[in-house]
Amino acid sequence: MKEVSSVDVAISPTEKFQEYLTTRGMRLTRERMIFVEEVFADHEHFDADTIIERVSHRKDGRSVSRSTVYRVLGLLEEAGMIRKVARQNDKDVFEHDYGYAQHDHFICEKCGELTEFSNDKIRQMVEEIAAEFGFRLSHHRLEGHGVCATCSAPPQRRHHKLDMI
Amino acid sequence: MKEVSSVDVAISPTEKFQEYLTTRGMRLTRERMIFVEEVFADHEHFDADTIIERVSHRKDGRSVSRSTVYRVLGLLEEAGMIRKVARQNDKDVFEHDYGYAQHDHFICEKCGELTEFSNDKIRQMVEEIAAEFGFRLSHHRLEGHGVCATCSAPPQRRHHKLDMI
DNA sequence: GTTATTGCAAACCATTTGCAAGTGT
DNA sequence: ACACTTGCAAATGGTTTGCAATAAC
Repeated sequence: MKEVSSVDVAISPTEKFQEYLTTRGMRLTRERMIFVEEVFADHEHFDADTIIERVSHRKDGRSVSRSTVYRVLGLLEEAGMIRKVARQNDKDVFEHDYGYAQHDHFICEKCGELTEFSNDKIRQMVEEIAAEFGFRLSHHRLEGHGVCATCSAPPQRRHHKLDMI
Repeated sequence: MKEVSSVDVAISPTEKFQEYLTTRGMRLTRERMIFVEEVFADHEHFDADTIIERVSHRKDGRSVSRSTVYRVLGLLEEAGMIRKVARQNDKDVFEHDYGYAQHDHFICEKCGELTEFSNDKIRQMVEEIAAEFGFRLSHHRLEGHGVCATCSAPPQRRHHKLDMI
């Protein structure tokens, strides 16, 4: 039902960022290119440490400092390419907001895991309610809080050979 | 199954907290009473500083220290009476989870106005999706972002941007 | 050549914690 | 009396920032 799908993007994240920087008189540095490359390498959620880790284990020896990572995270957020989606272990968690379809989350209160889902009926329903209020909806944000399947599962019980008899 | 949307509260927040404390062998101290009194004095969202401010301007001279405020915030959260809803200005923001029905918001990007609404179908739908994922839902948070009726109306009278805390 | 940007280390700041004194039951 | 609690101050840890060196345009 709810596979969150990626969306066709006309230009690459790097180009998109380039565009943003240029209109602000800012520069596309080597560090920023590396950073964007790593951040958009997959669609996973991430925090600052994840990226810091990745930009310091590059084969090409190039790296990006901790402070620059934080600074570029801010820029990408302002550029509307990523956004803070939650807090896990006292860290800000980000996700792509560029090249990724609208989706919602379940947030596990035990392990902090984020599960994505996407549902047209909900989107449609929010639109209808908005219309009733004369509210011009641009997007919504829905978080389901609770306990994920893994964390609410009973303690793992081993299969014993006797069980099969 | 726990009923998260129940509004009819038989006992006061303080009594409810008392109940929680007792079952854990903890004590209802003067500080905790003051704290609960302040926190449940209104329905607004709040952060630690808001409460610290309030418990230090009391007419009766009683006060609650910063550390105790943080400690009791944790207890009230564990007791299921409040919950973190967001992060604003690098601070955790809480709201009541006891005595008030589940509700959602439209948030106007122009004037900042919050329009509350409540819709059973959406809650039901989120529950269904949660069930599919084996996610044990306790509550959800839904924000509709866009422009409110007043602000999207022709320039007659306009809301002014409010500072939201 | 300018001017933005980087990296380092130090600063920040909300939140947490150790500990001795204080208090509820 | 016995634990549980408080308040203070110090610690924690993610994030930010000042500044001199460096790189983009």
